[in-house]
Amino acid sequence: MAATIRDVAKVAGVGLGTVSRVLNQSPLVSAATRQRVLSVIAELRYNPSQLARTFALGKTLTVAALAPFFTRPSVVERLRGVEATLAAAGYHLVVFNVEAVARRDECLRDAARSDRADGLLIISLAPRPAEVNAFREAGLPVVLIDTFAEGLPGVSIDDVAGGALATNHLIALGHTRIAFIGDPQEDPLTFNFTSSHDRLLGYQQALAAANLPLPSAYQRHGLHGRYEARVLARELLQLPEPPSAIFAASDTQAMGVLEAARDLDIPVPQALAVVGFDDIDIAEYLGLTTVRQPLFESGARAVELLFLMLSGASAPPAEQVPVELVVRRTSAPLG
Amino acid sequence: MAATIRDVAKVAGVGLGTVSRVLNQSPLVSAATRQRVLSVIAELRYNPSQLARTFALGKTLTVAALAPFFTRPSVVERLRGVEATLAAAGYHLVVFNVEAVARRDECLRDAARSDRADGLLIISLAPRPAEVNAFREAGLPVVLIDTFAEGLPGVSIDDVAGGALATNHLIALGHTRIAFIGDPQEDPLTFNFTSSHDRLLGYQQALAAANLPLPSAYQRHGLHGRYEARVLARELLQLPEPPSAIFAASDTQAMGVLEAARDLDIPVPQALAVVGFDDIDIAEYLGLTTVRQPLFESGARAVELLFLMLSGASAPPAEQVPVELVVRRTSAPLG
DNA sequence: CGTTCCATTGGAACTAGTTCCAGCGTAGCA
DNA sequence: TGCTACGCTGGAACTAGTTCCAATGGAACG
Repeated sequence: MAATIRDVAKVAGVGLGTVSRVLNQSPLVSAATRQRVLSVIAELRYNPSQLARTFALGKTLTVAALAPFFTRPSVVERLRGVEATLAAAGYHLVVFNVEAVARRDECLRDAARSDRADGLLIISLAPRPAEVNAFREAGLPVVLIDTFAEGLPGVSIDDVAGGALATNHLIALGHTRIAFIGDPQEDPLTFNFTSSHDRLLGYQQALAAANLPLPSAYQRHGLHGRYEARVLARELLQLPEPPSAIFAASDTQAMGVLEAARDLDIPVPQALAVVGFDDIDIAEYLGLTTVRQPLFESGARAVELLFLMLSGASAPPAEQVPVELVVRRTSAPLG
Repeated sequence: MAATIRDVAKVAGVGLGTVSRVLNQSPLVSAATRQRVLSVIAELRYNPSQLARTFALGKTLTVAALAPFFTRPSVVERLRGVEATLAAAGYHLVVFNVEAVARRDECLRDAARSDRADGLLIISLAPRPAEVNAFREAGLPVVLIDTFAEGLPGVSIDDVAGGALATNHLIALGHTRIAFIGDPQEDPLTFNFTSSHDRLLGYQQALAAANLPLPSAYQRHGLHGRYEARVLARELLQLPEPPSAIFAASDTQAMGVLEAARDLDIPVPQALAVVGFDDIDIAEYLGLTTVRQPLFESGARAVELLFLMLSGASAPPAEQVPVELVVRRTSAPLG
């Protein structure tokens, strides 16, 4: 059996509290006593039970993060920011990968109920009002990343502006037939609050502002994935009057568009301009023009906000981080 | 203040043990009592403290996973397998992203000391004998993924055979000048046990078996990354007698090779064949010929082994999962 | 020498569950 | 009717820390 704090106290001939004080660097211990206790600790190879400690403290030093499809490069990069910031503060990160609606609901419910984490980060998933309420009642601090919910702090970008940024870039290049490919408009997993939706809005606003037509046939929606986007892009490119540019709501989907262009022997950017969103790692490799958002930083910042709440501050307001157009080889003036 | 099990017992007019029995589905409670307790639980909105439960049980229902650079697609895919299997069993996954030697050592030490996880998974990092010992002494079950260590169970592949598989494919296509690009031979992070090393071995064996020369200039090592591989590949391709084929120890590195070929206007596969390793998601997109290993399954299987150990079984032997050559568009008969 | 004060110390109480043993009541049986 | 057996129940003890209050002892000071 492993030694306990009581064993240490007995062997060192001191009280429980004294050992605890030594362990917690309390100044209320004389140097001599501290030395004696430390040597007994070494002698007994004592190491304090984290389990008991978290129990007594009522804190887990753990933060949970909920993400849909954590294999998506953008999500992974956000999680990296989260993990790095948590680790620096001695916190643990437990991750939940949500790939089905049932698990989404279950995870959110359990998170509110259980006390296995001191705080919760939710990535790209919007909690319902009832769920927000459950968090409040449970006193569980929550910070959102890449979504919104009434009354919850979060870190996100201005997706509307981002969508407009991409679209205006294409307009400035002389394109007039600009299509959009994004996530499904009705998604039970994300409760319909997708960044894709707002990016579509920005796209529509930019086109309207430029007095360009907005044919509904140019707006396609499909599951967030390369393959689905490839199918949608092929449909677009085989239209009687195909678009000369496609704005995809994510780099992953833009990759599908590039595949479709390859399938149909359509040269990019000569005959088709493609713009993505996120600037994931691979975008640079592919020479993809895209809208960059600070993924790592969004995770890091969200953790900072969470720490603020853990230290007793009331919920800070939702924050936005800036986006930026990165022009590469998949967009060029209309030839 | 949240209700405790004692509050429930008092209000329901039963004993502590009875409430606990109801919570744990013990059959030793009469239906009437169970009903009463359940209704009081609902009435008080009682939910049991996981913290206290964990403490009393001495189990955390949590597994820790250590991975170097968890942004690497292959690691993410393994983690997805890990998470899915853990979640199905009601376990939590806490991840540690190791990107520096200091953190590697710290994480391994802490993992052995702390009781914040019931088991540990180590991905692509070989623990030193002293560390293996610390795990044994701490009674912490450990399962390795993609590495080996004396006395620890693990899930891996036959990297030597995989390396030979890739190389023999190139030899069969008629190539005789075949180069290799892999991870550094001395890597403090992985304690020199890299899969890259064994893949190099397979490469060397295959070439030797075919009586082909093995110029050391054809074997290059650099940090695991696209950019580093691109630089190395460029060096190779600018050699007086450049290779006609390059085997990269990972798909990520193979991507760097493809970039280098593009930089130098060398057509793939006509003038240069490229073979990668892992078959990460993007490999198919790029048409990369590669050696596929079951990444998701390796994570899932490792968790199964860990559960076996948690249920009291002694450490099972290390296992190997099969690899398979996937021929795509980056390799062709020498023209 | 008595008093005050402060640094240091000891340990009971607390955190919220689980476990296990003793006890109780009733049913079954002789 | 008495005895046994068994289903159900109550609650003390336990998990291993932290916290806080009271106590102790010695120094400083009048």
